[in-house]
Amino acid sequence: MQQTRIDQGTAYWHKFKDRWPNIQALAEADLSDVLKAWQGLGYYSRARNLHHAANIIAFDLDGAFPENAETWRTIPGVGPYTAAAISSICFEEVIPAVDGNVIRVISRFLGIHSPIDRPEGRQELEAFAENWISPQYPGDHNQAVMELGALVCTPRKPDCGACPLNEACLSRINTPGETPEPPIKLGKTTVRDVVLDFHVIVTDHKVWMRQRPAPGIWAGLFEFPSNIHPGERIERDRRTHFPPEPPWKSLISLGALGDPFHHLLSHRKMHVQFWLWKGSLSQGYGEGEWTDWNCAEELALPRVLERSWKDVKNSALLQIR
DNA sequence: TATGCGTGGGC
DNA sequence: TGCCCAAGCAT
Repeated sequence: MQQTRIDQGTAYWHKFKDRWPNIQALAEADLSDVLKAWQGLGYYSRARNLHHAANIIAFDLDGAFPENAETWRTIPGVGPYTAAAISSICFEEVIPAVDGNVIRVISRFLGIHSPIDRPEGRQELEAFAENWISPQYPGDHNQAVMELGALVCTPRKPDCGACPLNEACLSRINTPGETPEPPIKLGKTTVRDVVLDFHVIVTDHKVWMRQRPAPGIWAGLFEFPSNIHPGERIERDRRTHFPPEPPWKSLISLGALGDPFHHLLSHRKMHVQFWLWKGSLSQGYGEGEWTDWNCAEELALPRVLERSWKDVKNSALLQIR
């Protein structure tokens, strides 16, 4: 659930636990099935890392989970926070787990006004966390601070009256009754406009699907062949850019689906448009393969395709006749 | 060190 | 509509 709300991830967690109840089962699963189960949750490298990690633990480590943060850090997808959280909570290692909640709690308590995404602010924060961690109950301490941040010391309008730290909290003292200024972040992610063209290549019964390469957006997920390029305007002559060569047959109007719509990512504003092409079963169209529509629905798809799938399919089947 | 990586909720 | 943020990590 890295960078993901518990509310958003909990249903997925139950689904994973039911389907793959232990590390061996997850290790032996097909990656495509894991990705399909992850569909819609985002940050899909986490699914690949989880599967990879399960294999390392099940086979390389003979099913023995690491028991300290240093070893956990060698597992793919496990960074400083996750290693510290697991090791302190499961094995009572005395190491602070610093997530977004903890950053907010400590930066407010200390009144840190230097940006917490810079070395100075970060160092100040880490130093305090190291001193603060309870040697007796490191796991409980870490969970308590995280819960404090999640339930009381919230990003907006924290409930300072309910906070056990309010007496000494510099941020509360300096800005009573308001949303505290810390944490200060410098690096704001810029949202860039990109144009995303999906090329829906169909025959009477099949559609050409490809798996997206790693690294990059939606790596490992499936899609209609696509182009992503900078900008926000759909150029009139886009069809001359794609496909680059025959054997492309003809372009068919998708009607309303031809109108671009917006799909938002944290760092991109995508202007999405579908293009429908009539293909031939005897031809290939680059990476990918001919797929039955109902089989394609079993593949892991990015949200933008999950949402538009029915409209695209219906329109394609209608137009192709 | 800076950037890429998804999606959804709240305001 | 726009912005912030969420049990961060890899490169």
